[in-house]
Amino acid sequence: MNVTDKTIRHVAREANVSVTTVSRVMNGSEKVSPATREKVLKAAEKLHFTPSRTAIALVTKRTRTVGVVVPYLDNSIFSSMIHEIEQTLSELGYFLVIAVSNNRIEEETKSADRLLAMGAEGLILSGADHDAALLSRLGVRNIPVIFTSIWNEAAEYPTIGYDNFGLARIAVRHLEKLGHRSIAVLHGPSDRSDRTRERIRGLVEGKSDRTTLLFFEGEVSAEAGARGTRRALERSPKPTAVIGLSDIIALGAIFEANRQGLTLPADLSIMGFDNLEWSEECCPRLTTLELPTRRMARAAAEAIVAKLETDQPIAPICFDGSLIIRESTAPA
Amino acid sequence: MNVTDKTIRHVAREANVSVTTVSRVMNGSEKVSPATREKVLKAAEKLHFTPSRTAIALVTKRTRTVGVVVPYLDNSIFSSMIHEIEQTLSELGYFLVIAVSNNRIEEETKSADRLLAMGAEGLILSGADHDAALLSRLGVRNIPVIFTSIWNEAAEYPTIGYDNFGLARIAVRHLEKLGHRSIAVLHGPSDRSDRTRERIRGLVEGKSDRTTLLFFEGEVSAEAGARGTRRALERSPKPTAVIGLSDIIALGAIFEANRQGLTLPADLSIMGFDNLEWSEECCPRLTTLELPTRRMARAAAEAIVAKLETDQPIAPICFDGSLIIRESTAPA
DNA sequence: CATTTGTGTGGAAACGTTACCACTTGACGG
DNA sequence: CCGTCAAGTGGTAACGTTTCCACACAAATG
Repeated sequence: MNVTDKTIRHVAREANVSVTTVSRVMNGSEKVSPATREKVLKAAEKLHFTPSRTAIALVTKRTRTVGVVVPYLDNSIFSSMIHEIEQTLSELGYFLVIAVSNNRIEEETKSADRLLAMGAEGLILSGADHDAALLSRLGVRNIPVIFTSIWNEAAEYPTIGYDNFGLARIAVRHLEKLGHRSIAVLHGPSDRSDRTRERIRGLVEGKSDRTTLLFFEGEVSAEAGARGTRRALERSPKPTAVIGLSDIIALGAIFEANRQGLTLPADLSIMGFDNLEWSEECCPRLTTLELPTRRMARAAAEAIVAKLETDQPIAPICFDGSLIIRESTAPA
Repeated sequence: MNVTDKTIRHVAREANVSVTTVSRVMNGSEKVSPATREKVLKAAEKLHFTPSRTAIALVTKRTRTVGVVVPYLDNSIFSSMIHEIEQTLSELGYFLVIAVSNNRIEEETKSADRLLAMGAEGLILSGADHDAALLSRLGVRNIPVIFTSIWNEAAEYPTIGYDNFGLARIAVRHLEKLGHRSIAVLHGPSDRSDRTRERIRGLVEGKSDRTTLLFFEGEVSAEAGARGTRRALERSPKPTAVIGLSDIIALGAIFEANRQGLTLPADLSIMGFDNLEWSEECCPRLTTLELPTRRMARAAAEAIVAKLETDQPIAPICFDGSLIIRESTAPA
């Protein structure tokens, strides 16, 4: 990689052994006498030898790299997911390459191909909804894939995630128990995200017949949350509760409610989804659904490495999330 | 990389030409007759041939990969910076690998080494404050490095960023012009971030003698912002303004002020730093300093590629930020 | 004592490209 | 008609590892 870089051959000469032997001690493997091992280690040290990952990759046909593509990076649980994956991978001696898709199928496809081109041996994707051509390409190349942030046993690839449907149902029931019968739902682009669709389905199927849901679609941003809230409050009768299918959307709702002079949660209950870092600090503190992001991330990373190392099949896992009741929801 | 992967040799045989010729057409370079080119392209297509990046890297000693390590990913301008760098790099035919340091020198050092191990040929770091051993390692290996998010002509490596000092001075003067004389400053760990130190210095040196600054240090989070605000409001006389050296800190301040029943901005002016996506949507809309993140990111990516390609020296650049006055600041 | 079994070591062929050099054409100018 | 040149093409040695195979030698076995 560099002018000053030494190769295994330099080390071999320095230690007066064969390249084979150097290779052996560098890999800690095989039978090498302690004396020889010591000699080699000393020589390597002296020459500042670093094995060429490129050469290793070429001959072993292994890059020890996994790719993950997430819909967003900012204001989302995905950044903590990435962090956990990176940590796990690193512990296992693997590398991580990432890309963001902005929740767009075409961008995701492009990103995934890019990650593959970078040498990713396995892919962790979000949701189960992907470009068919991409999936078939992954299939023929026999690339291990895991779908995360979702739970769907019928998906083309194993899912390691959580039950968006069930969680959303918990959310709507919480609101119903408080007496809310007219609820505004603020969500991101549903056609681009099966996670969102699942949540919406959970809301719809989880609610009782007496409850009315009003849907407002926008981006996953505070701005969209504010706008959705504005539109919701123009309706009559006004909804008594708002649920943002992302905390950042809920935050926008809080901003807008504040701006309209409402008293929270008395005038309007607001719920989020994600339990982001600031959610607890919010005013009012945000009632939300905690997602098992870290556990999920770790499990996914471990599973894909296991698949890569020993080719053992990836077992789908569904982690539990939980309702966190705080101050932003109150009786209707 | 895969069982089904074809090599350049397969293509050569299929097209009935030499590997050299295939190589030439794959690189679009050199003289190849249109007929031959066509033949080769067709063969490559037919065999689903993808050149092995690993092999190319081995022989060319080029990975076309640059690494960037950022202090944080979430709630920060860094995620948009990453996004812009990735885009630029991608346009230039380069790859990006990233790591996050949590603003810790040791973690940054580990991350940087990891990125190097992954094959990064150049590094983009945040701030100018880094582990001396790392820097010397980069020096001997002759790795191009750019420091971003800061402006410091005296730094060991070229800086492409903005003037934290000057921007902070603008901030404090804005508050002074509104009549604020007692200002609470909420900031992240200053010993771990020269960007923060620069901002603090800008505040201190920019203020007039009649103004008092109260400093509260914490993490870069809403929670820390809230706590700092709480402590600040216990002082007497109470500060009439709060400036968070990150928008997320300012957000925490807003939450806490709301919680204490203050009317914003009448009872307390609040300023941020970053102009994150939700800052405009905030209630009250947040007065903050907009940072030239995207321009900076693009410039850094372009500069490091130029350095890698043609070895032309990296010219330091200082981009302008700007004060965005919104509703969260008012006369004292 | 002859044979087998380990144990430690080295030689050299891959891995999939690029890049240097050499070669074959046919065209062109003198 | 010969020499020169350019365009197009191919042969092959790298690049830095791993891994298969072979081998030397000592210890254990019959």
